[in-house]
This record gives sequence, C-alpha cells and structure tokens, in this order.
Amino acid sequence: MSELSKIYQAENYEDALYQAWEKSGAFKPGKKGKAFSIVLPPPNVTGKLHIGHAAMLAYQDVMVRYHRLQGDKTLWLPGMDHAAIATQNVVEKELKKAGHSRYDLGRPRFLNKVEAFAEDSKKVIRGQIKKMGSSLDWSRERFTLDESSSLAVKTAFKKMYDDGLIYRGERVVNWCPRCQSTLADDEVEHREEQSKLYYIKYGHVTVATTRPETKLGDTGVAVNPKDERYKKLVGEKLVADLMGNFLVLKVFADREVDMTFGTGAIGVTPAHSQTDYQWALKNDLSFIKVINEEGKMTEAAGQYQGLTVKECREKLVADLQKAGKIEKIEEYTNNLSVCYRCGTTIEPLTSKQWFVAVDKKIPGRGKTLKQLAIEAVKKGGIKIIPDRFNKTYFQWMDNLRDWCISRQIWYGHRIPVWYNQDKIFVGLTAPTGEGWIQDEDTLDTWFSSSLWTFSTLGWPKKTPDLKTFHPTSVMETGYDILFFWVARMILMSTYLIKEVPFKTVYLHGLVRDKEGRKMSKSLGNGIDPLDMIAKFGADALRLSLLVGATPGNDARLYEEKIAGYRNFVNKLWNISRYILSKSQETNHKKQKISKSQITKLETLADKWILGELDKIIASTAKNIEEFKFSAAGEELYEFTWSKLADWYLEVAKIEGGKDQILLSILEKLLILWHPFCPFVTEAIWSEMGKKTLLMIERWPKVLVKKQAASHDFELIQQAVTAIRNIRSERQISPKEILDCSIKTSVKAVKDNLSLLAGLAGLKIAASVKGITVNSTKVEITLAVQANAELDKKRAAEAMQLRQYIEVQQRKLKNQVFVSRAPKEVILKEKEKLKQAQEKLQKLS
RNA sequence: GGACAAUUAGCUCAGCUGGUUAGAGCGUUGCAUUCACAUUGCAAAGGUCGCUGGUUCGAAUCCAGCAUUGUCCACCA
Repeated sequence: MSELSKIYQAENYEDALYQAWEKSGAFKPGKKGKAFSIVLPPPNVTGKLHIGHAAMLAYQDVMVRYHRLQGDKTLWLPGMDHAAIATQNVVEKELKKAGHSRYDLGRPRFLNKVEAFAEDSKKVIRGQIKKMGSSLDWSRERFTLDESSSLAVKTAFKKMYDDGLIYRGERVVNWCPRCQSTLADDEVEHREEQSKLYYIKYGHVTVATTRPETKLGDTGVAVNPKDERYKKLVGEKLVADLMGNFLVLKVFADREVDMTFGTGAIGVTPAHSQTDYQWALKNDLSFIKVINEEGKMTEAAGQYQGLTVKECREKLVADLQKAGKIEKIEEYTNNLSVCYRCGTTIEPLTSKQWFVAVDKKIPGRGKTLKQLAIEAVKKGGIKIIPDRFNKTYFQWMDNLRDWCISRQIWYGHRIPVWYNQDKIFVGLTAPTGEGWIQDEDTLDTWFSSSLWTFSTLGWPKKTPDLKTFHPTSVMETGYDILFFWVARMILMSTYLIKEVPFKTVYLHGLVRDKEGRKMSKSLGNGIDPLDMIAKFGADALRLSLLVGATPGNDARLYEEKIAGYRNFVNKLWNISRYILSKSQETNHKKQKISKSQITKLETLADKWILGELDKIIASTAKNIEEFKFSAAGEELYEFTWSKLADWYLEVAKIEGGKDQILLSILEKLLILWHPFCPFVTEAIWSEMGKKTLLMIERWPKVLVKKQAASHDFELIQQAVTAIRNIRSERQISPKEILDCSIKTSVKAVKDNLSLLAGLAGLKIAASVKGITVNSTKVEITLAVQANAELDKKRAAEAMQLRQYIEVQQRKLKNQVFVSRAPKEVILKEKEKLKQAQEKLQKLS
C-alpha cells in the first residue's frame, strides 16, 4: 500500500475514478431489487451548464447512489433538450455577427448549423455532468429531438388531434417580434415600466390607453353596466376620427370594466388584446389587425402603415395633440409583457395557430386534460415536496387556458400536418399523392419535453424499460419550471398512458450569490461549477450545494462555503490516512501480538462510538428517504468530525489495539458518505486495497447494540471539557501535570478518565484541595491556585444556577403542570432540577 | 389586486407534528506547533427567536393581526 499524501488532491483522482465507474457498467441498473428511477431534467443545448445544474445533479446523485447502495434496481437516465427558441436564438446571434440572417441560409442549411452547434454543446455538457460525478446511465442517453422522441411527439400529436384535443384556430396570441414566433402564456414575463396614459377623444366619449397606436384597430367601447355616465350610450355606435382613420365603435357594457380607471370607458382592440378578443367574441365586434408580425403598422393603419409600433405611437400622439384630440396625458406605471427568452416587448395579435384544448372532454374518459392533471395531484398519485406548491399548482391549473403549441421557428419538431388545397392530413409520415405541403411551423419545445418521462423509456413502443421504470420514482427539478414543465408532464402522461409520470416531485430552490442576488451574466456574479471543481474538488462543491439547502427555498453559495467543505473532505481523508497507517503498522508486527490484544474491543469508548455509528446509519437512511439531504449531511458531518475524529480517535490512540474496530467503522463511514462525496470515498476505498468498487457496496446494517454506554462516555467528555476549560481560563499549559482526585459512582469512568488523563495531564491523587469540576456522576478536584477574578465568575455561574433551580421548583410545584403534562416530561424536568442542584452544591 | 415564503448569534442557515438553560458552520477572541490533518487542535465570547395579541400547565414552534423583504400569479385597458 502506498503512503497517502497529507492533503487530499481531488484532481489526482476524480477523472480516473469516473472512468472506472463508467467502465464497470455500474451506472446501469442491476437485475434485482425494486425499481428506482429518475429521469434527468434535460439541460438545454444552448452552451454550458451553470451552478443551478450542478446543484440539481448533486441532489439527484445523492438519491441515485443511495438507492444503488440499498440494492435497488436503479436507473438515472441522462438526456438533453433541444430548447427550440433558445438554441435557435444563440445560433442566430452568431450568424448576425457575421452579418447574416437565417433567411440568407435557408431552412436546411440553417438547421444544419443549429444541429452542429447542438452536438458541440452536448459534448461540453456531457463533460461537465461527468465532472460532477453524476452516476448516469450513458448507454440510455436521449435527446428531445432524436428519432424516438420524434416518433413519440408525432404519435402524441396525432392521438390528440384525433381526440379533438388539438385544433387550429385564429386567436390572439403572444407574439415576439424578435423571435418571430408565438409564445405560450407562461412564456410571457411581466415587467413594471414607467409609461404614459393617454386620454383620447372618441367624439364625446374619452378613452384612456397606454397604447395609442393600437387604437387604430378599435372596433368597440366597453363600459361598466352600472356606470350612469355611459348608460344611455350602450348599444349605440360611435364614429371616431383618428387622423383620417374612421373608427366605427360599438358601445357595450361588461361587468369587468373598472369604472374608476381612466374615464371608465375603454377602447376595445379585438385584434391586439386577449381581453378585448374575448369581449369581441361576446359582443360580435369586428377585428382590425393594425400591427403585423414584424412589429410594424399594417395597411389598416392608413397613413401610419410601415412605421414601427414605437414610431407610430410618437407620430400619432403628436398628430392627435395638434388636432386637439388628446384630453390629457398622465404618468402611469404599466405592467409590460416581455418575451422570457429575449426580453422583447410582446405584441398580442391575431394569428392562425395550433392549440391544445385543456377544457374539452376527452372521448371515452369523460374528463378534460385539466381535470386529469388536477386529479393526479389531488388524489395523492403525485406528492409534491414541499407541499405548499400544491396550492400554486392547483391555482395555475385552474387558470390554465388553451395552450398555443405552434412556433414559427425552424429548429424543432415540425408539425405533423399536411395541407392540400382545403384538405388536411395529420399523421406520422407524409401522405402519398401530389400537392401535399407540410405545415411550416414547429412545436413548442415543451410539447416534446412534456413526454420526457416516457418517451425516454421507449414510448410509444412497449419496451421493458417503460414497464420497469415508469412511473419514475422522483422528479427532481427547480420550482421555477413547475408550470412550464412539471405541470405539462402530468397533463400529457395522465392522458397518453393513463399513468402519473412520477410519484414524487422534489422542487429545489435557486442558487444565489452571497448577497442573495440571482446569478446572472449581466451582474457577473455567476459561479462556474468547473472553476470550483478545479479549485476545491467536485466533492466539496457537491457538499456545499447539498448542505444548507432545503426544498423549495433558495440557497446562497460562495467560495468560503465551498472551501469549508473542501476542509471537511480533507478531514475525512486524514481520518482514513490515520486509520490505514495504524493498521499497516500492526500488520508488520502481526506475529508478535496475539489476536486478543489486537481486538481489545468493547471498552466504554468502543461501545459509545459503535452505538453512535448505528444511530447515524439509521438516521442517514431515513433522512435521504425523506428528502432531507441537508440534515443527512449535517448529522454525518457532526458524527465524523466531532465524534469520531475529535473523541474516539483520541481515545483510540491511548487505548490502542483498535485496528479492526477502526477499519470496520471506516468502511461503513465511507459507504454512508458515498452518496454525498463519491470521489473521495471511492479513492479511500481503493487506497484501502479493496478490489471492488465502493459504489456497488451495500448499505450497512444497524447492529442494534445496547446503547447504555453512550451516557457514561458523555460523562467523560463533560469532565474532560471542564478540565480543559479550567486550564484555558487559568492559562495552565496542557503539558503541566495537575494533581487531582476523582470521585465517581461509575467505575468505567474512572478507568477511562485515567487513560484520557494523558490528554488532560491529570494525575490521580487520593485527596486534593483546589477546584472542583463535576458532572452528574463524576467529581474531580484539581489542585490549582485560587484566582479572585475567576472565582467571581464561578459565583456568577452559581447565581444563574440558583435562578434556574427556582424556576424549575416553581414549575414542579404548579399543580396544573403536574396534572396535565405527560409523565416523561415531568420526569425530565425533575432530572434537570436534580442536576442543577448537584452542580450548584459542588460549585459552592 | 390575489397567493406563497422568509424574518433565530456579526454573516449564512438548522430547529420535524408545541416539553431546551435555543443549535451548527463561517467570522471574532485567547491558547496550542515536529501528534492523521494548520485545509489542524483546545477553550471562550456572542441571541429577550421581526412586532402585538391569543390558545396552552408550557410557544422560536400553533392561531390572528401588523411590519419589513422576496417570489409567483392576475386581462385592470
């Protein structure tokens, strides 16, 4: 066995270990055990991974490695998302730098470019995922645009079309003029913006608007039915002249009109507003489209044709002002709609698009898609962690409207619909015959990702994987895509395969910077996971992301925190180094020492540490199964550093002959830590000379030892700490041997304390005068000089104790307390009182 | 406008379904140096758990209200 370095050098081990894992085939699910599966939320192929991805990988790898150690048939399936608009944007931006547009290249050549970019991106991302130590089954890697995903998409589309759940219609949609595409409602973000509210005269009625240019498309005026000012106008037709554009406006009443806003009368623009569109349908208004897909004014805008929206607004307002048609202009804070991908202002406009009907009854099921998705969570098929997101989910589902799924971009799944004059064909492949032309549009990227849990397992084919691993066990993802993705997966899965896509949804929070700000390129406060791995090692990064992060809550990350866990990883390394070096020494002397001497087990300290080990084996498993990764990590950390290293190893140095017990503890400890920090644990495992991999070991069994030893060992700890305290405050060197006397009812304490005395520098003496240190059953008197200042401190301590005793006595005399509190609580309180009294007695 | 969360030591956060004299890490202070580890060890200081009421024998924990911060949703033109 080679000598281990003083400090764990992560970079010397990580890549080789990953290769060894991958080569061993252990990332693939085994043949036995119950199934445990997670499908990786596919990262977008837009470039590289950020720290949020690193966090996601850490959480999932903990679960996956844990279940593998439990002997489950464990699958973690990797894949990536083509992220239609996002990816196309990146490539278009690059083209633009060279002065080109996608139209210069044409569809096929442009798509080749995007595909090449996506392939490069995938390579980079794969590398990053591996750097994190993620134990994914790469033999099953998938892509949302690969062949079988395409088949799944087309199959789903056709079925929904045949069931009447997908339809084509002319409706107001969210249009991004920059992306040249529609967006779903939830892909629109809202930003507060300082703008102006213009009061425009429509003859004798004045309407208020933030968007004067759309007024050119007004065909109605809405008022509240209760509004006395306008009552007599309802049903009338107004004619307004907007700089030569004559508007014919039907006045109608609707309860949703806010009488207190503006003038109480609203100009209605059916072609450029969702609300107005609904009103127009109800009140039979006509549609005038004044803004086109480029964000420019149409022919219907008369003299303003060809101007951009902004230009038109400025010119029209100036013209109207000159003509005396503007009553006033007020400052106003507006909620601006912008594209979530590029931030461009959304133009709502009417357009012919494909939609998924969420409120239509599914033939043969008697329920709507929306109802299916709500039931899946309500009836307990799916558990969301933390559960407060149930409410958010239901609220969103209740408000869900038909989902616009067609996008006017090139990169993505082409809509499987063909047209021939007025004939239409929907199918998996092009129809035969002359004159069929496929729809130019592609599908919303979320359409393909909504099938992800089962399309990755082979659907629509009935594969063994689909049978074994679906529904998946856990969906681990960020709460920010609960709607985009999680909700849509539930919708599609319950409809298409009559199964929930996953049993548990674990939602993690965002990773923020030290000040709690969102990490972003513009702020430059992002932390690159690869930099951190290079600096501190992947294990340290994983731990810093795992510990301190609770589900659904954002967590902060900064270098000092990662450095702290790097220190811990090194501590684990050195604990192992010590244990291994000791056992090596003994091996050399093996012939001289009898077996009974080597395994001098079962001292008080042995019993204590083995009891603690049992506890931590059980609690770590429980914590991981309950998704409390942070708590699991914290408790293990405490066991490893504060109990094993700080106490047991020190005792072991004194008592000696603990090679077997130490090695056995180390083996178990490495298994417990493996899900959290797989690299260092596997590295140590191999340094121990193990021939098989740690990652395929089995989770240790709890031995159910009698744990009475715990308490007695804690007495020793208390006494030792008290002695050190005295040394520290009186500045007595640890080397100075102190005379003392020990009184205790527990014999083991006396024995062990004499061993530990070497630590504390104690000398046993029959009777000594000096300062008394005590815990419940131990009393130690140290021969040290009195010190006025410190005696004062002891007096203050005594004072505090007396107060506490008084409180406890009052509590125990209180009849109401004694009669109502449970017995255990009363006993506990009595014990506390007794301890305080004893302590006080010895102090004075 | 609605909903949700957070508010605990200088900083970052634990604290499960009420029973602690409220914990950890970092930071701070003092001490220790050829010991597995200075990426270390030992010890200490530091909090009336946002505010006000209520329920209870007992509240950081449950309830109500308020304040501050943050997030999400919503068609207020």
